[in-house]
Amino acid sequence: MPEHAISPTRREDYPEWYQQVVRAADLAEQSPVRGCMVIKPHGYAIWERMQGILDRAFKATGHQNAYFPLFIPVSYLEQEAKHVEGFAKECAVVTHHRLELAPDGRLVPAGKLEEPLVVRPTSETIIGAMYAKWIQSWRDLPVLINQWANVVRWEMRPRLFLRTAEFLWQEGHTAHATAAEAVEETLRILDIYAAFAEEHLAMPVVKGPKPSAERFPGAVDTYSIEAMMQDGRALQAGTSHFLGQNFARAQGIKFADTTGAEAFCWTTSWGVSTRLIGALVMTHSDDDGLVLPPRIAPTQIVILPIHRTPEERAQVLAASRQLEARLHAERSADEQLRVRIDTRDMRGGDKVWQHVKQGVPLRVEIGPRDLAAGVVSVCRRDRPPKERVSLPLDGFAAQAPALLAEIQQGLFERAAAFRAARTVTVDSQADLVARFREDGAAEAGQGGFVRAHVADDPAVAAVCDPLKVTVRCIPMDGDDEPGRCIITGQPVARRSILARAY
RNA sequence: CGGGGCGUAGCGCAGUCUGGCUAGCGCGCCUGGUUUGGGACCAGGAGGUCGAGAGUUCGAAUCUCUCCGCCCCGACCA
Repeated sequence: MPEHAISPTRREDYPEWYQQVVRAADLAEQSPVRGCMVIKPHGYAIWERMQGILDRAFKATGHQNAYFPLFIPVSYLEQEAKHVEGFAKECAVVTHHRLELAPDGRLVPAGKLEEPLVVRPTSETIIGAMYAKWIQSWRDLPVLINQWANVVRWEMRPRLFLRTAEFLWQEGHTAHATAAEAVEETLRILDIYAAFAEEHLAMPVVKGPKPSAERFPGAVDTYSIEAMMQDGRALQAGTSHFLGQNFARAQGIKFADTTGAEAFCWTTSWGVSTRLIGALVMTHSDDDGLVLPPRIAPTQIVILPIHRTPEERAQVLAASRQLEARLHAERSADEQLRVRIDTRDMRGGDKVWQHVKQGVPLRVEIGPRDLAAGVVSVCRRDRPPKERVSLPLDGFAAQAPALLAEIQQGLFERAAAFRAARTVTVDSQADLVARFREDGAAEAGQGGFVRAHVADDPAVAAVCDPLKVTVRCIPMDGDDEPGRCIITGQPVARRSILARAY
């Protein structure tokens, strides 16, 4: 038997390891259409967990869900100059609406559309057009709407979950009477994203505004949460944009204020996508497959009955069901425990490894010997796969929430320690260059996050581009030590995070 | 879109340079048996238009051309 369930290991070939984990965990696979993916039940179950948690957070802050169309008239996209520039080249365009059977048996597009339709790459334009109709008075504000949808961006280099032509996401779009209120909304959502990443995904993130070059097309300010993957690269895990009045002006989103004067709204937009699943994989998984933090895991505890004879089977299954019922009565992080008994008729070893590869946080084995001793055998996914401890059956259910919480906490701490070990503060251009010169991203101590004073200036990109490094964001919760840009010498208020990114 | 690598059974591969029996191997799958606290063993079996198309040839997985897809690196991005 190989030493690990996943081959190659992270160290041997990180990108290939990622793909193998996705496959071994049965999360998704390639579709016949280039760049698209089939999200399989286990992958989709994780997405549903994410949806449920975020949706509650959005509703709790006054947002409502709605749905806007997939197709956007090309003319809508033309309204905001920078937005056009940013998205035009990656749009999928529908030009026909009918297929006809040709003599050779092929179906050919027939009815040409008057105006081509863009498959939404994001919905600012179509939603803005509706807001322009809906909003008339200050009494109509704020408008706080979210939609769960799919979007299409015709990417050149797709990668399962991380960058696909079609992906699922939520996009929030809000309109406000004042700039301050819109900025507050932008930051409120950023906080929701950061809390979600850290508390549920056990994924430490850095949050902060992006430099102008990294801004969303048409935004005044873009804020992001940035996570570090196990190869030291950064991954943007969520964004929240303060759009100022740019879209409002372009689309005529106006209202009469309390004095009766006409004013443009201040708008925001924000989103997270199925990319978070990729982030989850690359944050916690190991050379045996996926590792899921308990709070996001669709199944937190799997009970594995072990038996040979029909009598043993009956006995063990009864005990399993009883344990399941007791576990269901327990709560962890304000939710009922998610437990499954795996009674499938297959070899025990195969079954165990399947759950290892799928990242189930706790495996509980119950066999005749356990029953006789009044214990269960418990394996934790954050420990080596063969490590097992016997715990008294009686107290186990009551103990389970604490065990899950401990795993959750441990995963967060491990990720935070990893990030800390690969984050360095740098105070000269030479040190920055030295840090990224070698392409040793997988090597310990290389790559990672660099904290440095840099100005929002094209000269910075000139130095970073050859290193394949970008300024990820300017952390908001770090220290506010002012300094001078290590490249241009301009004074800057605090350090930024620089890294190679996905 | 540029550079590199690769497409042979569900997965991983050999065979391709040097064209020639019925296209192989490991894992997986199905059946039967022996097993059973661990990704087992024995026996039997199913499964492939060798990425697609065209060409050269008596004969193509193998040679030529075109196309498609995947992966890595670059430009672009959530």
